[in-house]
Amino acid sequence: MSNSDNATFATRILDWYQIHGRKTLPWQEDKTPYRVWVSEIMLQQTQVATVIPYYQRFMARFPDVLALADAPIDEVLHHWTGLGYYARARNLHKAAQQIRDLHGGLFPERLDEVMALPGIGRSTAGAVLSLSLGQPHAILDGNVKRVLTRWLALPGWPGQKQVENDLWELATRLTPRLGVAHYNQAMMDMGATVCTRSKPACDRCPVQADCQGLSQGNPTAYPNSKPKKSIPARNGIMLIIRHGDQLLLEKRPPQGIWGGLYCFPQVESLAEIEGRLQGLGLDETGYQELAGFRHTFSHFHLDIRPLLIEMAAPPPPLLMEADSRLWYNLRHPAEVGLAAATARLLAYPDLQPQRST
DNA sequence: AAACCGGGGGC
DNA sequence: GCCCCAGGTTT
Repeated sequence: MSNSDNATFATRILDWYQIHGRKTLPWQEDKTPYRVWVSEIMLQQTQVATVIPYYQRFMARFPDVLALADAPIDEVLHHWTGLGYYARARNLHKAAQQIRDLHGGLFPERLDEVMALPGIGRSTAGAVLSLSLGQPHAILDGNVKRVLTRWLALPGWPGQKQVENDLWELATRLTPRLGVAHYNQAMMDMGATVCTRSKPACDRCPVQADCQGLSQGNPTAYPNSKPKKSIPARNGIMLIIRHGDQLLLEKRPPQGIWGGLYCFPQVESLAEIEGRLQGLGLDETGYQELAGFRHTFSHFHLDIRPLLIEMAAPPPPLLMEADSRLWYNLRHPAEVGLAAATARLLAYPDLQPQRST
């Protein structure tokens, strides 16, 4: 009976590691928690080949956790230049200082203590302690998630709480207590070199014999992709305040949507209208609802309800003393930036200038 | 341009 | 505690 048919999952992974796993990367020599930690943080964001020279320079300058903790942050960032994600370098530095100040300069060796350090979550903590010290913790990075979801054809996508919980439980159950360092390294290597995102080499996979994703015919369906971000919808009531040919526009604050562009005064609910008009120095009057439409941003829909409010009396003369407001004259349009939705409303037939005479 | 990704952080 | 995003790169 062939080994690949009914040996345990871990056994097959470990056998594969003996032949195909990487064993001579810089952070695989002298495997201290500190050295493994730095490598894991770098590898979260960058491929192995790119990381190697950065890692070697970093280790030459900051050979241990105290050297890192005592270094100026600017120098740490300098050694990170080109890797990007500088928040991770800052967390690395901050964590080193916590180790210096709270752990006597010795890298903590309990999972909860390691997870308490900035920039280290459950997976990274498990990787550091298993790879460097052989502690039997599971890991669950993107590579492991891909291998496991394909092997069992697990529905759902990482990010769903239930899926995350199931994957952690599965990873924990499959992780062997003996040989955990090689097993975890092998799972990451598998994901990086065999069970890849778009072109998995299933013919070279040690668990192909009982891979559910493969037997279903398309392992790349796993992990299921997150459905097109069903973006939320918000409501926006646009107050089209008209006096003759003039319409009141407001300049939006510089940050946020439509930053610095001119828009109609906007409220979220009908109840806010009266207060808003008073804030503008106008009296409440009736309104006429115009046809609404949906305007879509990258991260939400805005369902727009335009309300036409006619000012019978002339507006207070210096309503626009705040330079953030302006009476937009339809016959002599000001040259200002208009949000797309504003421009669309300005083109409504109901709002076109009345023929004089 | 869209997916990706462990962890941070906002709510 | 849950959900969403930041931050660059890969596909």
